[in-house]
Amino acid sequence: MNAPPDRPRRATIFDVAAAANVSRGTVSRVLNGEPYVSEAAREAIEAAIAKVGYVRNMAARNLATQRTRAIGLVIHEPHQVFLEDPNIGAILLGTNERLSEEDYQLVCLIIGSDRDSNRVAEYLRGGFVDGVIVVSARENDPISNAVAQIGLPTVFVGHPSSLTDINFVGIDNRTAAREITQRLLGTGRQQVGMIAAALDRDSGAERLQGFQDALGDRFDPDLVVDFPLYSRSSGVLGMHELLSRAPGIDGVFAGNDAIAAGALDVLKESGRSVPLNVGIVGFDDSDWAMRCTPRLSTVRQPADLLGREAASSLLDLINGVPRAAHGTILATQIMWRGSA
Amino acid sequence: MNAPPDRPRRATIFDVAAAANVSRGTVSRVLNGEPYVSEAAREAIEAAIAKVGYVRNMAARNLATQRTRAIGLVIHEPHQVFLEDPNIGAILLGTNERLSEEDYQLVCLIIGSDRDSNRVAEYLRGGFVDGVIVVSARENDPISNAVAQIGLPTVFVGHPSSLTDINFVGIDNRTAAREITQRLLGTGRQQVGMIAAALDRDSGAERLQGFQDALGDRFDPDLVVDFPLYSRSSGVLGMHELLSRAPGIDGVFAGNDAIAAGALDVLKESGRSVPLNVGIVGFDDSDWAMRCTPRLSTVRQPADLLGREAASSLLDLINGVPRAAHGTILATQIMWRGSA
DNA sequence: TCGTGTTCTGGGAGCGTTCACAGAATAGGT
DNA sequence: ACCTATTCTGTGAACGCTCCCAGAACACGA
Repeated sequence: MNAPPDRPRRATIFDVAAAANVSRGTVSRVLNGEPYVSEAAREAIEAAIAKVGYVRNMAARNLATQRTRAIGLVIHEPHQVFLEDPNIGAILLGTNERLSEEDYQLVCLIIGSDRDSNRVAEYLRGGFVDGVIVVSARENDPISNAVAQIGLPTVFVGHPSSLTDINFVGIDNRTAAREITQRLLGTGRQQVGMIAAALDRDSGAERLQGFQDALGDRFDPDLVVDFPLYSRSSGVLGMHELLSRAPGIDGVFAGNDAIAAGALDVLKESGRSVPLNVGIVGFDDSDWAMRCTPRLSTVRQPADLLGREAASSLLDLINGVPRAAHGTILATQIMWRGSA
Repeated sequence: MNAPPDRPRRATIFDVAAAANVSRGTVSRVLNGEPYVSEAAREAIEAAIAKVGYVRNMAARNLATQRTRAIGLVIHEPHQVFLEDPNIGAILLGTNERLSEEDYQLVCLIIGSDRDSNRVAEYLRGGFVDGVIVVSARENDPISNAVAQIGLPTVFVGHPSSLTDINFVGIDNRTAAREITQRLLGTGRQQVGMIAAALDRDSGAERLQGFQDALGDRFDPDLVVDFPLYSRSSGVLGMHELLSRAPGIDGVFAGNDAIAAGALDVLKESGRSVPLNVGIVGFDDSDWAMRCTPRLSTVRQPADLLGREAASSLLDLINGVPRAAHGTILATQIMWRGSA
């Protein structure tokens, strides 16, 4: 009885060198596309690689070079929202696309629990990646702080205000919120409220500020409710609450489109017409916006570009390319549709 | 002028050993929780670790141990669907949760282009992970074939029929599709069609088969349309097409909920009432289902469990734990609601 | 006191690369 | 013919860890 033939030892650079009758050094040079290799040697080595079925062992390479050509993308989201938030997906794809162009591998690290949080920090410290992108960080988020301390090149998508002197890309939530609220006011609404969410994140807090900016003296804290999550159910609960506080409300700024969708349903159920009796605007321009009746007026946020830009910044950071600013703000766009 | 103080050399196991006045061997034993270390040594080492700020270099560890305690999750989805498909997210979270329990790190690898495909294959070959989970593979998908050839322990979520002798977890799409179609027929529908999608995937093809099984003799190929993507717009286009082919159609089985939602909107626009004039059923029990009016009858697929189960199988595979079957089928559940 | 386990420790060898340096071969100019 | 650049090649020394073996230290009973 034989022992099971333990996975056969993988070919190493030595095997290639032997098969091609050259030294490891030369093989390494070919592998890395360096100059100063004769045509004959190159061909022999390429043939040998194919023959012995060689593939680089990355762990060894990483150890020797001290870099991995991989980037970590840390996503910290509670279950529910991860599934609902279209921005995360778009950011992810944008990042992946940009990194792909430079032949960097994107590695997504999902944090669902505190345990994950520690393991991810460990992973990042462990030298598996050359840099990190952190999305949707909360204020005083342990992982953000950990990441900031690891000393790896890091870019945040969004700007947790508890961290200073970091690299980030984002949008100007405050200005965008102010503008769309002003526009809503421009339709002649008299009593305008907000269903805010995620005030522990920069996006949440800034949108509320923008709302307040737009209202100025007319701002009434009683017409603001807030919830932890950007979710449809926050919209449902929030709208009920607002209606009970102010039955005559005729304008609502929702923290995002999912919230707006929930609020919209409640308004309809209550017999109010949108946009006739109540105007409502959202944020994100996610697919919720087009799925509602009437379609949602909202702020379009260039999520895929955020991802691309984050990747570009990070690559510059890693390669020591100097950058003027360490923060990048991308433009948003108001999508004015039928809901207000 | 000094050169910029190149990131200071990280502490190694040697530094710890020196600081604690022991040898590397002993430090390594403490690091790995091995027995045969005196209490005094352990304490000294732990203090030294804290003092010099040591963290393990994983690349070195991987090289020495030939394992990484990381698992790759390969997601191959066209842009749009990645964002819409809730199953992917749920599978991802389920997998992450299970791996987290065993202190394995999940690494998501997104494939958007052929270039990505090659890079990911390279990454997997490079020894970055101990095993792979492949989701939503297409038939004759290059990445699936590549993965199958790499020789890494692999589990597929879903079962591409072009690959034999693989490990997989999945649901019985065919039976589930047959059952929900039968139920739809049970409401007395006379002319039932299907908007199929993704026939190049096991899920797509099997759902169509199940539909056909249910109809038996009454199956009419003219009442089936198919699209490449599981998306709302497939539903819109498909429903238009079906209506033009058979204005009297009174039942529709949609390949998934997003399709059903699109179809539903078209039916309503055309002045038909659901479920009065036309009954419609979907698949997946995604959040689309509850968002529609009326709510969608659909098949609930335990996506998070699929993820967990895939992770468990893979861990067993890696650890050489024998398994009875190499395929696992999880149960689905019909969610009967108002749409039929 | 001596043996005989048992617990603990140190250090050599190896994992598969890259890097730097030295030396060989070749080419090109006097 | 010789000298000098230039191109090419081989090799030892890292990189930071684990594994394993040999041996030291200790405990305990005869």
